[in-house]
Amino acid sequence: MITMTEIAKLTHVSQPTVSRVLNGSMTVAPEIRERVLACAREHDYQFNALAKGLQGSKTKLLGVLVTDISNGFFADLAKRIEAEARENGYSIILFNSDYNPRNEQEYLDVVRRYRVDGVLAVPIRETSGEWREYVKKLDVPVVTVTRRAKGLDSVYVDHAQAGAMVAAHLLERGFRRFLFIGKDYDGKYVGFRRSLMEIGYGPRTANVVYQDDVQMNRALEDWLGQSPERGAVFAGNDIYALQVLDALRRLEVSVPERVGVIGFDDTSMGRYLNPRLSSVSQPIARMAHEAVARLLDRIDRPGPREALDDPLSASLVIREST
Amino acid sequence: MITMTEIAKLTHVSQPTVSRVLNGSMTVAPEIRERVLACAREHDYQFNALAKGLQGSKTKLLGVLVTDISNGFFADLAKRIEAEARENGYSIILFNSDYNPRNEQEYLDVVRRYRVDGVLAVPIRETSGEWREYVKKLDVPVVTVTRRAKGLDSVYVDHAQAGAMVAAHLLERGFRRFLFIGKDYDGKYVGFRRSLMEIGYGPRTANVVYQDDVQMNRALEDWLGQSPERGAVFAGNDIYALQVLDALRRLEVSVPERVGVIGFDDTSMGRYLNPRLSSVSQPIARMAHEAVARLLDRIDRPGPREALDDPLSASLVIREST
DNA sequence: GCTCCACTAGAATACGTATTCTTTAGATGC
DNA sequence: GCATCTAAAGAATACGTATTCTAGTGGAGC
Repeated sequence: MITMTEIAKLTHVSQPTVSRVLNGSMTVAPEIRERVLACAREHDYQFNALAKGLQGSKTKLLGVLVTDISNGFFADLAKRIEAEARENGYSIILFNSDYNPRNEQEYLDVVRRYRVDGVLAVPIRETSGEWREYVKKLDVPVVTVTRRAKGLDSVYVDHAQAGAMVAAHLLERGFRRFLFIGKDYDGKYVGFRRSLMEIGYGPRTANVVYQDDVQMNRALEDWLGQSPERGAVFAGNDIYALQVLDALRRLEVSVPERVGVIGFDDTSMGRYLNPRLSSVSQPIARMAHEAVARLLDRIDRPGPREALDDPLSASLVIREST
Repeated sequence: MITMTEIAKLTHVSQPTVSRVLNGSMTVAPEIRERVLACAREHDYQFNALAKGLQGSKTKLLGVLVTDISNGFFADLAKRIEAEARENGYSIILFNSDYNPRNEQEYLDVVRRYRVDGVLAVPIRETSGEWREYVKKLDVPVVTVTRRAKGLDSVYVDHAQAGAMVAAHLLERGFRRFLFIGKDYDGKYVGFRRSLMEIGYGPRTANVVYQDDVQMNRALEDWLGQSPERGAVFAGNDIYALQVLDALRRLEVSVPERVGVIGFDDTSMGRYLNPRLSSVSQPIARMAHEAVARLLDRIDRPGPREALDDPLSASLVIREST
């Protein structure tokens, strides 16, 4: 791998001159510029980003922290972020916390080690004050995506509002009792329940924290047995929804006649399921775009600025299952 | 962000001594070691990986190139790779080629820029001689995953064999005409067809290159109309299979009585579909493990060695759809 | 009491780049 | 024809680390 110094020797100029040519400075004689460029091309020169990052302060690296990249939603998000970053000349270091705070913590060290220019993070819990403390100590700009983190720039959809939308939709479709299934890492359930309470259906709402499908099935059966009235299940993500659909089929409960089902994230499979799955769609591309834009802005123009806290709104994709 | 030199000043020793302490060299007096360690801890020292990478030759970075991270299969693979890498003290730079050769090409520059220690790649086409040429010029160890690349270390499942397994299974279940739907980036179809040919069913096999669902639906209808005989569809991945199931439902074709369907990758949704989807399962965790192990071996003990070319075998997951 | 060795820690250097400072040569002004 | 200014390119330096080389100090051996 050829270096500037070597090119300098080959073309009988000094290394700084090579640097100037390769960085497009105009203060160098045309003939020399040509000679150097030709030599660089011939030897397929590629600058050493480590050296560049060491000397200047830009590494052109972005850290991306995600809870679970194998989750289709985050995979999609990561893809969009990677594309946006690349368009702006950045490469990304990916990290998967696997919902383990130890990993998340460990990642901050990686971020510091590589002098990453900025970080896009999906923190495990939005309220983890401890994590936020560590992040603040970092002198690297951080934008949280998908979850809100007070005091940090955050790009996220308003889960509470989404939950409320779901509630309104289900009521409008004539469902009268409700079951929420999910990990409550976010405000979906809060908004959902609050909205139902306001209209008087609060007491008829159950909440189940998903552990595994056996436990979920049992909870579902319990809930079904409690009343013959028409009800709906709000699943925290499309995978749970799929499992619910499967369980209902086995129990020979008709969807959406007797029980409605709605998912979250609007995974691509939803349009092909039987019945086609209603779901809440998050504007992934827009989130990725805004998050990266904000981060790059923080990088390019440092200095204190009010934290971004502009919740996007989700949209309902209504299909057969409700 | 504190540096060794600063710690050296604070503790009244030289920078090399700090380096020795922090790297666990034993040739330093206990009291000094204590002083330095305490100071480092107090100021939350984190080494500069760029400087380290510049001076020594190890960056502890691995490049990971993937065709489409939003595809559940690759997302899963990336997750496993990231975990394996992390366990060994490496971080990964992720790149998504999006099936675009230009991007793939561009990534090699990134790889060189950051002086990555090694690369795990899912090339777009296994046979792209051009890409292999570029890779060879790189003096970085590369292991291809999922696809075979002659002359490079490759960890992959034998798609031809998997295709043959599928053929045997479908025949055994009494299907007598066949339709393959997929991008033929790999040997699934080749093995499938060859296997059918050997038994005399070759002429009764159709092949459709997937473009979009409209085109696929038309192809499917054509194929159905050609004969009333019992047949099966072999889909290149589970998403295609899901779309096929949906189309068949709309056409009121019963599965698996009239038409069987089998997918590829054994995505987690398969167990919950209606009917539950048969599929071909690739040993993702094992692939990730072997690929990373091989790559680290190449990094730790350089020098020419015979290219790894040890195809793993896929396994059949038989469910209701066949 | 002198020599030699082992051990410890500092000095010097290299990695590849960008930048600041300095020199040189050529051009301009009078 | 001389002083001054401008442009171009080289010299020196810094970034943070690891390593190699060197110097000093104390103890062991005779």
